Amino acid sequence: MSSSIVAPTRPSAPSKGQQTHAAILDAALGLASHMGLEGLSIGALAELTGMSKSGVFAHFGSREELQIAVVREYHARFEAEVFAPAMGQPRGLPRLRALIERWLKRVSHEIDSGCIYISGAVEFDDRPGPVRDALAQMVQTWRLALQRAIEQAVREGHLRADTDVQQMLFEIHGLILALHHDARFLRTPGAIGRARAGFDRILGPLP
Amino acid sequence: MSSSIVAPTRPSAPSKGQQTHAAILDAALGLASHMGLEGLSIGALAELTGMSKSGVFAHFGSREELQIAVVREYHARFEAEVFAPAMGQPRGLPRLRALIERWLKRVSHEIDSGCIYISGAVEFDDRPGPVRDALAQMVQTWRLALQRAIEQAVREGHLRADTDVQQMLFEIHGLILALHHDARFLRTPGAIGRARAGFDRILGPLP
DNA sequence: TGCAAAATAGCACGGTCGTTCTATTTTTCT
DNA sequence: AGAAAAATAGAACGACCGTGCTATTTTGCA
Repeated sequence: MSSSIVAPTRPSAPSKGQQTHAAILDAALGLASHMGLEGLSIGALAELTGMSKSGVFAHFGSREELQIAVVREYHARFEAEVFAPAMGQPRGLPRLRALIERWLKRVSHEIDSGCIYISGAVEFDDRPGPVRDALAQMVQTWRLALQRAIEQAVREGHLRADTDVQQMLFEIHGLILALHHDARFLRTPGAIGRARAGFDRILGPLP
Repeated sequence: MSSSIVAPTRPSAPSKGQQTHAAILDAALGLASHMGLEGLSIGALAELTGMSKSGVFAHFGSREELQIAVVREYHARFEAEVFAPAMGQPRGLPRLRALIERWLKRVSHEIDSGCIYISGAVEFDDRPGPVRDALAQMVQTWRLALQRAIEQAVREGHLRADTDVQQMLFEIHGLILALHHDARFLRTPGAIGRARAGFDRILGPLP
């Protein structure tokens, strides 16, 4: 038997390096939410965390790797706050609605912090490279999760059998983008309600 | 009688200054479409136009004023290419459809040039100042034009009398944003078709 | 407790940025 | 054609950027 039996899964206390790594990443997420991934700067991050530029720099091999780390961290939080809890709901419409509702809440709660998926898509839409690739992969992952939820709802008979899944996905995504735009840029008050009304129109009348 | 009788409205030939001003602005629009308004740089613009940095700079009092000039120029072109031609259509659904179709064409034609209204909204959504103000004003102007077209369609009996105009506006805008996202960031081929299908669902079945 | 290793600081480099100031060239008008 | 005015160039500035190098401090472990 291997020695891992004693503490097989328990993660040892985070070392000092891991701690500051996490702290920097946290600050970077906040910064990127406001300034965008391109607005990330090692200097600003150093000032935010109270360390030296080279101290910050050493934790990520380059600015680009920092950006990728931010994308991944954002994805992890998104999964934990939006995807994971909704999986507790029964397959079909309930789960789909839960996914959308949590997504909506997050985007609208981000009124003063910004969704990195959305701002990143605009920043990197014609800037090839690893950051764009990471971003696109995370977006596709989330998209696939939504797609599966829609397909299950069809299979469960909660949505019409002839539902065009990709079309529904497209329209749902549009509502989220419109919500983000109106709430964050135009500061329109009723945007959340508009998005919810749109979802009801897409998913069909309320039960 | 005033001396203006001789040449009252005929614009005199553009001076050298006006010419280069226009040339710089044109290059700036192209640059901003790819790099965003924040990606605009005097140096890059100087290289593009083959002049010196200070030569470019002198035409706009500051980088900020250059950005505002770009926003205004984009607005002017948008009006000329999308709004103006659609006004030739009869009031109601035909005009509304023409507005949307031209908007759609422009955004999808911008697959490799980017819509400044959309990228600008993301870049300046929490960056107060005159650029954001100019941007917001242009967007609102366009929005109002669309709103009026919808209202006329209701008045003409082409849309249901109980149509929620703001809601329809919100959903139409969402489709455009989704189109921009999918076509430009994800490079999904069928995005235009998805947007069109969405519009048909919103505006009602085809005649 | 002491020693190796990891983490962080400090400094300097080359580069780009927007902007200013002063020449010089080019245009425009009489 | 010549003079006034406009347009452009050139060089320099201070600021910030990412990054590499070398100390120094801090941590973790035997």
